[in-house]
Amino acid sequence: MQHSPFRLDSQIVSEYSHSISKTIWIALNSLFKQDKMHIKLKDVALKSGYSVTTVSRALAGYSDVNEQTRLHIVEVATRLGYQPNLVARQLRIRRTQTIGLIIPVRDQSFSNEFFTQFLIGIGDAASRARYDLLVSAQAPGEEEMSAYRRIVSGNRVDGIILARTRRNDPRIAYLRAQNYPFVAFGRGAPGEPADFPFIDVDGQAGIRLLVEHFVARGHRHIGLILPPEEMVFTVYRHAGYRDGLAGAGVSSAPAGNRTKTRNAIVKSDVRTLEQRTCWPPLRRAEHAPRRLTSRHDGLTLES
Amino acid sequence: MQHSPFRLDSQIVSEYSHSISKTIWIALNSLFKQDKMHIKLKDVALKSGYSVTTVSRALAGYSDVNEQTRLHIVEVATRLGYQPNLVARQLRIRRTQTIGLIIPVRDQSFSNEFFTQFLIGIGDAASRARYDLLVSAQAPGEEEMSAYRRIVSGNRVDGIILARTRRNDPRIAYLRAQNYPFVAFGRGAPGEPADFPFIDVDGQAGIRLLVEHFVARGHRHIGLILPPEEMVFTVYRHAGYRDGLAGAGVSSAPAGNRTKTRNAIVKSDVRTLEQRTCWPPLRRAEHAPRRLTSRHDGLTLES
DNA sequence: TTGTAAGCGTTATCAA
DNA sequence: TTGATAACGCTTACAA
Repeated sequence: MQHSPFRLDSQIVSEYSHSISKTIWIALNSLFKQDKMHIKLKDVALKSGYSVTTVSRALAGYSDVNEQTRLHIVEVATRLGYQPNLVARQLRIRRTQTIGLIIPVRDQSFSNEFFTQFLIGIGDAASRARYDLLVSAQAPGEEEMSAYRRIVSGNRVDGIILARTRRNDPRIAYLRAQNYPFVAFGRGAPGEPADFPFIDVDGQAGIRLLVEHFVARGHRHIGLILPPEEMVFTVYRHAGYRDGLAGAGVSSAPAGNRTKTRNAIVKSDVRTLEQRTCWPPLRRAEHAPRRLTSRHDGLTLES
Repeated sequence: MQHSPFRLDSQIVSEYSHSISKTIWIALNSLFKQDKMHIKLKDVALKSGYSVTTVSRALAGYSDVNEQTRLHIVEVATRLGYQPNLVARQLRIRRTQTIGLIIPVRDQSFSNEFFTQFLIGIGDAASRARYDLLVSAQAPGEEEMSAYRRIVSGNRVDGIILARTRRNDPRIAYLRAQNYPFVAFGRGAPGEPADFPFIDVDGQAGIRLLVEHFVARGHRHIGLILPPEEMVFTVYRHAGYRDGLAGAGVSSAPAGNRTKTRNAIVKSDVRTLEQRTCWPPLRRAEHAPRRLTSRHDGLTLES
């Protein structure tokens, strides 16, 4: 390894980012005090000569307001630069139009590209429905649970997305006990109750296919690198691995004999996307399953 | 390249994640309706026999409430599992205790590890102060601007963090026009006004050091891979590159002759972290600069 | 078609 | 040390 003062390692990046973000937070903190004067419904009402009620309904596009009136009110509102105070609206309609996502963090990192994409995907779907995303990144443990508690009981979000189910997941237990709307990405561990809303891919079948692929090419020593067994998908992947080996009459490789199959693992998930499981069952049209076909030298999703 | 049905590429990961997240959103959407019955201040007041006012103050830890009373109220509140409705509080105190972070997305990805770490870092600092993070990932453009507008004018956040300043940045122009609290990570482009709050590293010095390092080792053809010039830090890095070459009496490499220096670039930022710039100036103690020293074969930050 | 008034769950003011 | 009462800015019965 070349000794260079410029070499990069992930710890450096981590400390760098943390240092920067900490400084930014401090700087931002000192700016909060400002009291922003905002145009409110009342102001529009005063300027336009109508009541707050009418203005509210005109802007909301209700049909029971005169077209002339509506145009006038809209004109005044845009001229004044009116924007509704969402917090007030939230309080009134008892919906926050926000969903919570608490990303499980390991080793100061999301550990892979997945959560990045996941975040973008969820954010995208949400913002189409004018929903916002409340994000928190927490390592599994007490801090994480209190993040859940705060968000849930503080009524900050309408629902929560829970990623990477764990064995005897305390988060699921909590959300169920609170009867709080949530959807998990990942099913329950074998033997545990599975009657909560979730989406999952069939990682067991995926890994089995993968092992069969290697076996078909003549390999007999096939290793598998797995994340901690605490995570449920690990259990299923492991099972798929044993399925594949057993089916081929091959015994498990000794512990020391490992192949790095990380990429293939994710890819195998993709391969089995079609066999996606969820509960409660969604109508097929709703969750828009995609067919998988071979294209180029990889698999591609088709709608 | 080996043709395997299990090969992974980033487009697959992207479509995979999007498919999953879309399904999750749909599933979650169908659960929103539920009306969660929550314990409120009034309930605690009724059970404890005190008024809403007193309960509120007891729970907030005000000094003007009898110790006996406080203990009793706290006891009742915890027994009932009371948690304040944060939205109501937000409306009343006119603070959302939330900060906004709109991550600029390119090519369906954050493009590097940085934003991941950044997100964790900010989230960490924020949650210590009981702040939450409203995150949106948007590609530069109109959608991005409307995300800013919605968040800003809807009063959803107390302040915004703006990452990766661009030349003639419309986001900065907007936030300044609205007089909205924000801090940028990245300074203004050369020649542009720089009187907005920002934090930045000295990328120009960093790249210069890097070039000098190569030159000292006898290299004469040194290339530099740069992100689009639209981003301000690119401009400074480019300048640092020219500085380094000019100082060594070496002319720029022809366009075709490139070395991949991505990692080194980030590392050079770390190296110059100490020369961090910001405006308005923070007191030294506040932004807790860290000294850089050589450790192992890389640079490490020390507090 | 429009307006009055109540209320969402807090915190803050002021009087008791 | 406590409690009425009035906001915060919006939506929505209900009445006019």
